[in-house]
Amino acid sequence: MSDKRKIAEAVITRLSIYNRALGEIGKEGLEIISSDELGNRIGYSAAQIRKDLSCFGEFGEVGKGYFVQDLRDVISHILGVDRKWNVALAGAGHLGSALLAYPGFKQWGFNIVAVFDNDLAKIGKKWESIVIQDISELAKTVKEQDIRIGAIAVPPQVSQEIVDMFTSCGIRAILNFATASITVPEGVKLRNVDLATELECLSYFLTNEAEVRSEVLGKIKNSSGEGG
Amino acid sequence: MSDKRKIAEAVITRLSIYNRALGEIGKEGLEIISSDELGNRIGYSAAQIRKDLSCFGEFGEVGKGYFVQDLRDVISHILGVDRKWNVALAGAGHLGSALLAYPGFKQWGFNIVAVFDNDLAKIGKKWESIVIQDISELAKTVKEQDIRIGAIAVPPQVSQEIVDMFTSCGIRAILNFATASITVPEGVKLRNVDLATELECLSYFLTNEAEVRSEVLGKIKNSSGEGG
DNA sequence: CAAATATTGTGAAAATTATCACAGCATCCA
DNA sequence: TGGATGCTGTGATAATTTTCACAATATTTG
Repeated sequence: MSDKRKIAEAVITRLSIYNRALGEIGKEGLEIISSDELGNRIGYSAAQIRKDLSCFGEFGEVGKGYFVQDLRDVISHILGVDRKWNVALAGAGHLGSALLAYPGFKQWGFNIVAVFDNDLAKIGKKWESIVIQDISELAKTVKEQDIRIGAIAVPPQVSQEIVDMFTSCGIRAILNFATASITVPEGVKLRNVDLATELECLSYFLTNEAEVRSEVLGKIKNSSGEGG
Repeated sequence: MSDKRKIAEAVITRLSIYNRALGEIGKEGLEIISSDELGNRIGYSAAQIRKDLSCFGEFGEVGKGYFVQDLRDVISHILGVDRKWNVALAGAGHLGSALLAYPGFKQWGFNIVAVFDNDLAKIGKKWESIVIQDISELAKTVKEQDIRIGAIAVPPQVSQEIVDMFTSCGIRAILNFATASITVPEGVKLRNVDLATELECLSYFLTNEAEVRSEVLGKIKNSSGEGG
C-alpha cells in the first residue's frame, strides 16, 4: 500500500531483477505480462512479485497484468535509476581496471568519473579517458564532480582507510570488492561483493552434496560413525 | 546440535565471514575469542554466531570462548575449504582476465586451471600460464582436470548456453558474473555476482535517503504532497 | 572452599519474510 | 445481458530467521 515504511533490502534486490527481466520481455515485444508469467521466467512466485510491488503502489490492471514498459518505468524510478550517478573508483589494479573497462556500468547509468590510486607509477596515466589521480585528491574531486557512489577495489589492508575517506567527504553509498570486514558510519550504505564468500558457499555445497552421497553409500557398510 | 538438516544459505555465508575474521584475529596473536567479541568486530550478534555454529556442533569452551585456530580449522572443514578446488573460467574478456590475474582465488584454494572463449583471436594465447581454449573443448577439459566449479564471465546473451555446457559435463557449482537470469537444473548450485543489482540497491538507498531528507524539510513549508 | 565472574549452547519468544487464498473488478464470449 | 474467466492487491496464515534469556559449567579471586 505504497507506505514507504522500512522496505527490506531483499525487496529492492528483487525489484532490480524484475526490472531487468522486464527489459528483456520488452525487447521481445511483449506489452503486457502477468505476475505469474514474470515469476515463471525468473524463478519467483507470483505472490512474491505482487507483494513486493505493493510496497510502492498499485501498478497492475486487474484481469490483465502489468504493462511492461510502464512497470519498468515505475521500478526504474523507485530504484532511482532513471538518472545518472557519478562513481569514484579507488584502486587501479587488475580488478579496478576491469571495472573501468566494463561497459555495463555506463549502460546502467553509473559513470565512473574518477579513479584513484596511491601508486606513483600509475598516477597521471590515462585509462579509458580518465586520468588516475593521487588518493589524496579524493575529497576534492568527489565534491567537484558530484560523486555519490564509491567503489573500492584496493587491497584489504587499506580498504577501511578508503571507506573513511569516502564517508568523510560525504559519500553515502559504497560498493566494496575488497575481502575485508569494513565498517561504515550510520547512514552510509555498504554493499559487499565478496568473491571469497561466494566461492566458499559453492565449496560448502559441493562438499555437502558429496557427503550426502557418500553417507547414503556409507550406510550400507557402516551404521554409525564419529566424524573426523 | 550438529544435526545437518537443511542449513540456511545465510548461515554458510556468515560462516565464511567468521572464518575470515578468525584469520585476522589469529594474525593478531589472539588465541581465544568470545562470541561477543567476534560479533563486535564483524557486526553480528553473539547469539547469531553461537546459533550458527550450533548447527554443526559444539566448539566453544564455557566461560572461556573459542580457540581461534581450532574454530578456524573447524569452519574451514565445514566449508570444504581445507582442500583445493579446480575452477574453469568461461570468458576471457576484461572481467575474465581480471579474475584470472586476481591472486585471491589461488590463495583461497580455488585454482583457475582452464579458460575458455569463442573468440578465435584469443584462443591459443597464453594468459597467466594458461592457454585459452576453444569453448568446444570445455567438456573434455573439465573431466580431464577434475574441475568442479565453473565461473561465467561472458556476455549475458550466451550465459545460459555456458551454464548448460557446464552442467551437462557434471559441474554442480557455478559462479555467475553475467547480468542475466539464468536457470540451473536441480542439484546445481548457482551463485550470482550481480553488479547491476548491487549498484541499483545503492541507487535506491541514495534516492530514498534524499527523499526522506527533503520530506522532512518539505514538511516545514508544505503539509501534504503527491510525490513526483 | 565459596562467591563472583565469564561465556557457552539452546529452548522459547519475537520479528521478519514468504505463501496462501480469495474478494473484487475487468474482460471476454455467447 | 449474464455467466465464465483471468488476474490484481491484500489480509490471514505459515515458515523462517533472529534475538532473548537463562541453566549449566568453567575459571578466578580471596
